[in-house]
Amino acid sequence: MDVIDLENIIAAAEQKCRQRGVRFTNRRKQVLSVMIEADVALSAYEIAERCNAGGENNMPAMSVYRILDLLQEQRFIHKLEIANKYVCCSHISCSHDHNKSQFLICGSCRHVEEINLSEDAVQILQTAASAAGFSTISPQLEIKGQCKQCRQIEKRKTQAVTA
Amino acid sequence: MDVIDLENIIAAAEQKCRQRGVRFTNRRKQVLSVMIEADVALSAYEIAERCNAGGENNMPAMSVYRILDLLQEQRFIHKLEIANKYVCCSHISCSHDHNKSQFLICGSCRHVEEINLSEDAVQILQTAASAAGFSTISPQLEIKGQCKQCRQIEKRKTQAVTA
DNA sequence: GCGAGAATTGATATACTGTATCAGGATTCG
DNA sequence: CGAATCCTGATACAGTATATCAATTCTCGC
Repeated sequence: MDVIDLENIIAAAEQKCRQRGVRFTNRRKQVLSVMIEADVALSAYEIAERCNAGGENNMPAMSVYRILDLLQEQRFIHKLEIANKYVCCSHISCSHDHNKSQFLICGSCRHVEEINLSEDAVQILQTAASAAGFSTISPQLEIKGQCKQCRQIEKRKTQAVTA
Repeated sequence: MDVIDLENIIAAAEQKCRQRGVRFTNRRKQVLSVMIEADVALSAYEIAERCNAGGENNMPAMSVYRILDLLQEQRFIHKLEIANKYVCCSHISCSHDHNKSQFLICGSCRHVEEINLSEDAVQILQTAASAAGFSTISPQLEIKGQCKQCRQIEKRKTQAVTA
């Protein structure tokens, strides 16, 4: 993550908050910065750790949860419920509202990979959900699977057993 | 849930276990029965409670977790990771292996609804996952949305604010 | 600037979900 | 029967998250 990029995204978030009448406090900036700089999904407690990493700073985990709630409301971040982790939205600095991210989550090691489904595919899911009375289906789809690495490990185990 | 149905499903599970050389102990039968009789998704602790509801029975939550693991391995139940709850597989007594269940989960109240996606839709997800190196994508898709009731509540809140 | 009221944060407690570990009991199979 | 294995009970503990209330900070009208 480039420093310039980080600053640009933070500036965009700050402006959006101002427009919406939401305070963009230092605490909130700090949490969002940590998440932008992270290239992986983080748990709330990991975020707190990283906030506290550089010195006498004191970011209680409880504050992190509150701030995460707010950042979600502002659509700056997503919660991955399957992994109990949080990721930065990749479109904070975009003006349009197209956060159609999909996440593949490994059921074994909780590794997270972001993919892009076609509009058609998302539409199919939307339609099926509407039919069941579910209206605003989350555009951040979480799909549980098994990553390449865990598959390798499992294969080796099976071979060891049958050997 | 009809009593006859319950017994039939239990019998089917018992037979599958026998075929696979897996013990179908009283504890496991008890947990599975509770889940078959429940018409909603249950948490592990709720399952323990229901097991202990009728008298001096003692089903520790830790045993429930162990038994849930086994029942998942045997494909008798599914875990809904988004809701942290467990549901019975609707195909225990089927001979074929078509557990392609999809679940809609309300992000607000955790209400769970089961739906059926077309084979095509599931195929699209499979393909996208494979492209990202995820191989055995879970056939039990969990989709987060918002149920009708929670949408109503939110609408009323918004109206109250703008009024 | 000042003070009332609202929003934010700090701090503590507590609930919920799940794993680790080890001892004791039950089952299986030779 | 007896050894090995599987299952269960029991306790401890880790991780995730919410509830609550006091203290602080901020905003906005005066």
